[in-house]
Amino acid sequence: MPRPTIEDVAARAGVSRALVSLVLRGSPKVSAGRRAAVLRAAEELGYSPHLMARSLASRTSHVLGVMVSDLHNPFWAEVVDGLDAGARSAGFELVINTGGRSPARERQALTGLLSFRPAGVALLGPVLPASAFTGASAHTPVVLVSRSSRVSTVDTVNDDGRAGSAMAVDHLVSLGHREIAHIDGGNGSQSAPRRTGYVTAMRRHGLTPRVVRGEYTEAAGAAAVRALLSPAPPTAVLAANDLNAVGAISALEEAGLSVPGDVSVVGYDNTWLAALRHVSLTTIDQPRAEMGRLAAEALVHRVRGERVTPARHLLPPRLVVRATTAAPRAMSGL
Amino acid sequence: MPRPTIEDVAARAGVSRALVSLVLRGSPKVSAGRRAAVLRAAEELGYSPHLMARSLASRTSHVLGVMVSDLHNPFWAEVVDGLDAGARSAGFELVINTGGRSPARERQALTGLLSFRPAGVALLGPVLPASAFTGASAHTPVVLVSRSSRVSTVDTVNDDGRAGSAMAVDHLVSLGHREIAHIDGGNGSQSAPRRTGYVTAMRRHGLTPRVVRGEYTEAAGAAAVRALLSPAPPTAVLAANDLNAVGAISALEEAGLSVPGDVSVVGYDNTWLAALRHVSLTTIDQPRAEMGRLAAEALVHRVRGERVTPARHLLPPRLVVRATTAAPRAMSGL
DNA sequence: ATGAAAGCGCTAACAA
DNA sequence: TTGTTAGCGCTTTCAT
Repeated sequence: MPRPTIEDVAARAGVSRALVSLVLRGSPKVSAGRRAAVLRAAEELGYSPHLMARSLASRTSHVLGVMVSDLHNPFWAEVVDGLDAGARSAGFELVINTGGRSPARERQALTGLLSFRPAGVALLGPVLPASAFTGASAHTPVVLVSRSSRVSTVDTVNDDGRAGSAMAVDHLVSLGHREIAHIDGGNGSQSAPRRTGYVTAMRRHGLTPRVVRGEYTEAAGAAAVRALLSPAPPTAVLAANDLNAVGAISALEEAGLSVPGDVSVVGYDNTWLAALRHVSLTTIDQPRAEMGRLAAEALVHRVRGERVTPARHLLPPRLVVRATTAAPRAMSGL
Repeated sequence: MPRPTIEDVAARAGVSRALVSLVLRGSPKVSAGRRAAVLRAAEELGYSPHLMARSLASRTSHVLGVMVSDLHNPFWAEVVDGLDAGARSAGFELVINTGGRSPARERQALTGLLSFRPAGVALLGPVLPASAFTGASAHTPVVLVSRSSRVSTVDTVNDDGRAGSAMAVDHLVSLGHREIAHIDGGNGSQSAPRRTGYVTAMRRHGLTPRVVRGEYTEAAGAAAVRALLSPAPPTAVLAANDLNAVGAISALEEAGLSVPGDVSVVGYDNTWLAALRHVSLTTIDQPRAEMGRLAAEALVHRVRGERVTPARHLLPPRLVVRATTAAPRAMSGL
């Protein structure tokens, strides 16, 4: 048994399709009697409008497509919260897709999203090549979160990764560390600026950078630490993100090194994982909900044609000191 | 500039709309020459079909709607992985929505999903009243994950929560515990069977159940522990889920109690959070990916009309012993 | 205030 | 093998 259509409602209420349409969209130019009849008929039939037929006919859409690169990383859940709030308050609805941190899968996800002809698309931490979304941005507003772009039809929302890494380095240096290693995010989104920020800050302090390639996962954090163990472990590690940091901590402890006693560890993101009292990770906070909200806003502005120049949000990160950083052993013994 | 339509492609390739449609859907009854021309035109225009116009015309859908109750709980990300794999291999695509653990929001999410007229809908850990989805299930196949239902038009995929809780209790009892408390999941999905399993197992061992109301969050775990501290803390706690367990552990440690030295803690779900070496939580494993796969399969079977009887998957949970459980202090002193 | 008619992008008979 | 025609469920002029 197919779902009831507007035609069914019209028939039951004894009016025309057009009238039902008006009532459903709250037009004031409908008599109270007819309005009541239509609403009752709709109610009785359990009618709910076919959103896509509607947007096909009206040539408009109130759907924002969201591609999440990695549903497992709590960071994105928190960004989605902000996006959801922003979209909702502007009368838009979210449709989410996931990319599994693979360019090919992300491409599919984006195509899938676009096939709904959404009003706009947000790509959260995409790793796909820029060409994949610049084309789309000609027809549909696109906003990138945690990834930069110079394409003028694409908006971006990022934290200042260079500044964030520098804050972490400065914090560690001020504690007395001089051997500070960095596990990077490989070809993950935003890993380049964070790496640059780290290297620059190290040089500024007259220290030698030591970067080991990683990924935004726990396993990569653990693997990277094993690589760092020889010839001699650093006294501090700036991880790619919180997840990565937790993996690094585990591997350090497995190797018989205590955190922060022997090695200090700093994460990045400040997700709930870092805040777990049991983890208490010193980390760099990104304003996650705010980033989501700004992404929604950027899209909505483009949709409404209120802006044609690219939005380039670069938000200031913030150091959050918790329990995984301390003065190096040699220093504390002084 | 609007996106190109099938009409644009047809014009550019010098053929009719219908022919383009045939080519795009891989019909064999098209000459090689025309096919090439059409594909080239589509390529040049960057054309991608309007999925909703397609499903409107064909009266079919290859979209599965997914309502995730809580995007922050890693459990669901792992279920979605399975769902995605299952859907993909059957030629379906996922559209995800989130409910924020609130009945009202979930209702909106479900309505939003249904307005796309998906082939089927999966509700992951819904807390909304059954009436909200029984109506929908008359028109659209519905599968519930981590929530039971007796409605014959609704399929369900659950782990055996009673058995899972019993396993946890048995494990703790075998270690020598007698004062075992349970933090429940409040009105969260599946909290009832887990609680029943706990109470039944406790009675079977001649022990007195002690249940404190909770929720599937870290904060609730911490709050529940504070309530458990007086008059005297138990020697073991079965938490509502992994997230909850981690909160409980933090609160215990804050109160000066060590885990598992003073108090043993068992989680539920076996998400990556529990597996983090830094957490090493003893927990009850649910086959998350498998549950997602089964949910997708249930939907696909209904869509294809291959089954009209309700699917009732009840999967066996499994005890995973890690580092948060040990014999109680009094025993180990013997 | 209400209805008739056209059309959104596409598929599915049916013709040719 | 290809084109023509009639919708799918809805909105939107344009009349009335």
